Amino acid sequence: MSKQAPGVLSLDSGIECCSPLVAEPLSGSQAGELARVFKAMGDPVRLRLLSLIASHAGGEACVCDLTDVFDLSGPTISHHLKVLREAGLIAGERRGTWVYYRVLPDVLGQLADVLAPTSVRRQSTTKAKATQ
Amino acid sequence: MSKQAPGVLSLDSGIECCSPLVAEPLSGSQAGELARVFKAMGDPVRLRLLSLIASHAGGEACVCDLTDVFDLSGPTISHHLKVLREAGLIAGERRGTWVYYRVLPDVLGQLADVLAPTSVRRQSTTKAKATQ
DNA sequence: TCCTTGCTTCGACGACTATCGAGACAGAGG
DNA sequence: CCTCTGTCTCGATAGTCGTCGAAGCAAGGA
Repeated sequence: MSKQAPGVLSLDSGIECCSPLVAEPLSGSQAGELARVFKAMGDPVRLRLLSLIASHAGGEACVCDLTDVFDLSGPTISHHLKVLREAGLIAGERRGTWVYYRVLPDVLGQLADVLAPTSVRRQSTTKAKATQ
Repeated sequence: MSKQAPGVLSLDSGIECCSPLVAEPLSGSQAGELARVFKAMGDPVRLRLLSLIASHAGGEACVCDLTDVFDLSGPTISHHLKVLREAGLIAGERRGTWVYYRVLPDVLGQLADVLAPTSVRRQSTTKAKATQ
């Protein structure tokens, strides 16, 4: 149960495409929304979970695969998955005996755009090719 | 004092340009480095501070400007600035009576690239509007 | 020199978090 | 029906975090 809200990130609250951090001061609510997501990613275990899920073949991973990677109890992994779920980063679906998690589409891209809009990033990251 | 290390983020540990979260599982140390930065950004006050500094005219802001924005004590603002500093996101410099903070260059861009490499981002963001 | 202002450090306190073991729930298979 | 396996929830505990007031430094001006 809980809130596997659609687009939890903030699409609703106006962050989406045009509010890069560096262009203008974040509003209180924007900061609150974003902070919730970054806080969820502010743990090594959760970051690895996210990466494991995102990079897994087929775009989704079974909890059983994830548990083996860490020296942590099942409940702990389950807890971290719940945090990622409630932050709107992943979604889980039960199929038969196993539960599969996948990364929600676009969320990471939108976060990246808030940190540094695409155009800006192209020059600062790859300052050699002045495309675009 | 402290560790205003050069390139704290992780340039050293191999994250920099070619390890997007979604391409392959993060190593333990990569996750640790990244988590430190995301954890620093996982607080609304710190995100707004970061945004205020980044978007301020001249690329830097005096602490006195930042303090007025929040209903928080001076020591608390100072504490948050210290967290951002130790995460390698900002740097402070005293000039006369005032201390000015600025966002370290490229850090946000590199973070963005870890979340979603530039090329991928262009398409996923474009169709974000169609989703939901 | 002393005083004032700006910022940081220190010490403390309440709130939150990561982790665990025990137990509950959901399917699959006998 | 029962049992086994995979996952989640609950309750407890140790540790971390955000916040404050008090005190300390640093710089500029009487």
